[in-house]
Amino acid sequence: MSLYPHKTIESKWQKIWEDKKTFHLPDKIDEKKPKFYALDMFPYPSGEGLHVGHPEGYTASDIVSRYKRMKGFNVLHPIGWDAFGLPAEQYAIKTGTHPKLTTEKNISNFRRQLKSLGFSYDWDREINTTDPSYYKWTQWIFKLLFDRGLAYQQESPVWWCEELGTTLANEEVIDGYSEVGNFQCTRKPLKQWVLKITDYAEKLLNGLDKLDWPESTKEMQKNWIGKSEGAEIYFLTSKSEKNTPIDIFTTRPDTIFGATYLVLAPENDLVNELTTNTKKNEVSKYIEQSKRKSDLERADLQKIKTGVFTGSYAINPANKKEIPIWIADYVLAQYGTGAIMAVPGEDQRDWEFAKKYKLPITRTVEPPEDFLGEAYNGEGISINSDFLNGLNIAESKKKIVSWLEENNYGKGKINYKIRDWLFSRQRYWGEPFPIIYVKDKPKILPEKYLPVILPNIKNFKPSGSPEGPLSNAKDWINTTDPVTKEKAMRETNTMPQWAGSCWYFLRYIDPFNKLSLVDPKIEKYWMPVDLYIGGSEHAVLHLLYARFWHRVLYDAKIVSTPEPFKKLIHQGIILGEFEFILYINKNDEPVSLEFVEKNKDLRNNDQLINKKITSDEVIKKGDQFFLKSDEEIIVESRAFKMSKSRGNVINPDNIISKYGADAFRLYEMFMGPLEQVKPWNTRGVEGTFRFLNKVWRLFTDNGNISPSIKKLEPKKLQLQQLHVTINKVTNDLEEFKFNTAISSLMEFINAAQKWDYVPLSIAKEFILLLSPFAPHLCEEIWEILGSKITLAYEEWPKLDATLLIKDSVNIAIQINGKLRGNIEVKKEATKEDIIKISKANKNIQLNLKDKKIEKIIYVPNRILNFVAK
RNA sequence: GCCGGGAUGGCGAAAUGGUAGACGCGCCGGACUCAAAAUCCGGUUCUGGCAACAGAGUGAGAGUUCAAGUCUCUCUCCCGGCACCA
Repeated sequence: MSLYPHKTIESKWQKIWEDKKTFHLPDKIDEKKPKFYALDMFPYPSGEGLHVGHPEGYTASDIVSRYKRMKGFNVLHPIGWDAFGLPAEQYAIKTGTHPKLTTEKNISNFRRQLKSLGFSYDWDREINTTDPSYYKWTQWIFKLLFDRGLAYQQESPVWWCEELGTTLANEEVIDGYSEVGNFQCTRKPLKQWVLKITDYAEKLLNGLDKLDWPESTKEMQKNWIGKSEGAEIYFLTSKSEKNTPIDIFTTRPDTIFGATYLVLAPENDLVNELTTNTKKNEVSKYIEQSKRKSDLERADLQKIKTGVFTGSYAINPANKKEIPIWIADYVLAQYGTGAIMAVPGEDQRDWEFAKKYKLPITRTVEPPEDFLGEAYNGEGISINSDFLNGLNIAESKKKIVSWLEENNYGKGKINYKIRDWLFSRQRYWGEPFPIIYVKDKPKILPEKYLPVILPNIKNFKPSGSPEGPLSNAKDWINTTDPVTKEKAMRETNTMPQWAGSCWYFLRYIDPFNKLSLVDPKIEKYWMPVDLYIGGSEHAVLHLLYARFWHRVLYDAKIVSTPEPFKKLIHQGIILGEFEFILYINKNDEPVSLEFVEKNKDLRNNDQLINKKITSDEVIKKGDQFFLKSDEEIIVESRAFKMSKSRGNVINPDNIISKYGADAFRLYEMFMGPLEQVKPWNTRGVEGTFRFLNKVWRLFTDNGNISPSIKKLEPKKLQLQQLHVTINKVTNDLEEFKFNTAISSLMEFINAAQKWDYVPLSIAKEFILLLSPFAPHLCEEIWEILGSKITLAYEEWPKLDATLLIKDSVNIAIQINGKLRGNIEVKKEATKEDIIKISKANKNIQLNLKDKKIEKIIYVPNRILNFVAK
């Protein structure tokens, strides 16, 4: 029996969809119809091409889009390219190829691959962040931010990556190494563009509540914003010349009576003033030391706290006691005021520091009697705290804050962890800023001079300075102020890659608008995005930045919704195939997994070799796999992240050419829940491919309609089977449970295969149900079944709920909750009927022997449980 | 350390508190074939039994319930994130 001709079918329908613009959404749509905006996180077109992870989310959104069209929605389902970015530029540095060329080449490969998967994108809305007609509006939004006072320049220590030749935002640096490329970074004081995302901290935090997003992502954003409520308290210094008060921030103002010393971050501006002459040497030495420590070291050494006494004292405003002022790098300069009041009785860090330097410790909250720890930060009653004594924490806080405010010693304050967003990069391949410098003063260009076009250059090498490669483009840099005609210089930094992706979903709505970013009328119809699918690696960066920009656009009345993405789903990553790994030492002897750590033998530190073995060579005992030939040896069994170095990367092109896009799409959705991390298994694709072949054989015969399809009235059983499937597939699609939807389609085919014929009407409805998942095959069969071209806008099969009710039901009979038998009864059967029938059952009788029935529980259509002793 | 999510056959998984393992992969047996592939039919959680059936079983332990993979508590391990944020 031959396999179905997926290659011919798929290229035929891809061509028809393209030629007929099947999925093109016209500019004028019937706005009375409901809308559905299904958005994918647009890809960065890398040189590697798609990997199997990309199509996972894209297939899901495509299935939903196709389903919604059939449900009568106007569906906006666009795609584009996030094409500015580092890899193309680094490739340019290496080879001299202009990033524009690399980008174009990569895009056409990505486009080819996406088209080969049969996604129903409206290709006429394709956008590209590197296109001047696109980035004109990215610049325009920057201008908006600038005009609203949300973009400013600041000279401050920023992360500088020598290897990449650029600064990076805090969130792009992990433990002192760049997220891209993993290069070491250092802090450098530089003048940079910064966006005031902190002004929006509260709005961004509150906005999360209403979003239908994964809880984990909302939580991550909350933590990132890091709101904490407390107080700012001013401590007057004693024996200091100027007597500038020290501002500290605390979330526990109620513990002020236990503040036995103050600590300033080494970077705090007051350090100099506070250091007494005798302490100058020691202090400057300490500051030098902590400057030299990278953040990585500071984090590594987090348990061992160091510090130095300034020689000065402050007055605790609550008890008027004189307390010493210290400097320590466990206090962060960037958070709060860069200074704290230390309450060692209530804070573990302060406790450790106080112990080390023998500073006094006073408890201000009564710990429970059995408390054995050091600092106590639990609930309790205030002690040693004068007028706060006897109050609980919440009451104490309230009372002390009003006391501080009355006496001008401080005030209630809310602090956020989030810092302003470092927005400039010393790169070439990014959006130029619409900024010129006239007499060294930055000036924003008026709208009519946008876009500022990225000049063509030949030398992409980082200049090693904050100027960036654009500083080589002398003709471009030297310009005149178009308004005053004065001599001017252009900004040589460019925007970070996040810029273009902060608002691209708005441009899809109105991609060719020359007059505005988006026409408000159309924007109002389409926004917000109804379904946004993309990886969880963007949980804070992209998703927070995009929300920030959107919120600013909302405040500026450019867009109609405060939040851009109503529902968000993260597809789980697809790992490589499941592997069994045997570790072997240099004598070629197997080493059991229990002795292995990081490819080394824990017993003698020998380097070990990985050897892939097959499932035939292992045996499972308990929850571990052992070597069959030596059952003492535990074998590692797991799936690894796909990576070039591991050699377990699956290329979708190969899968598609062997099994077709439909089988590929179906498999990716059948693997398991969309959100879940799951290992790839090429055998699984064979399974979905087999299923599609079954469908093909059942419905067609040599490219014609199969003789087993008959224009006859369907039998009741056939209709029931169909409607069970309609019900399941529809419900599952509404809940994005693609895997179980596919199971029920398979169950239908398994049943239909056993029928003596398939009524044409049923065949057609089934094809419609399958079509969002396997669109090419279904279009072909739809045509063969004699219907007009394209089923993309056919009405989704309607459920007849009366057909879900079966004539007879299977009842499980339990005795004390244990299954003892099954009976089949008419659906009208009463509890009494069922009890009678079950009591007649041999096995039930046997199990009820010598027992007294105490209670009978009946769950209609499901279970009868005898409770007996 | 803190936050979030998990743990179910050889594997991916399914299961409104109500028959655990649907569907698929793999494997075993059979049919077709000169043979193989493809296809079709049957079986497949483990243990005992020819079978009927019985016992055990959803990471571990306790609890609630007529009934727990599902609810509650304690613990272990895995994945993701954050981490001196006062």
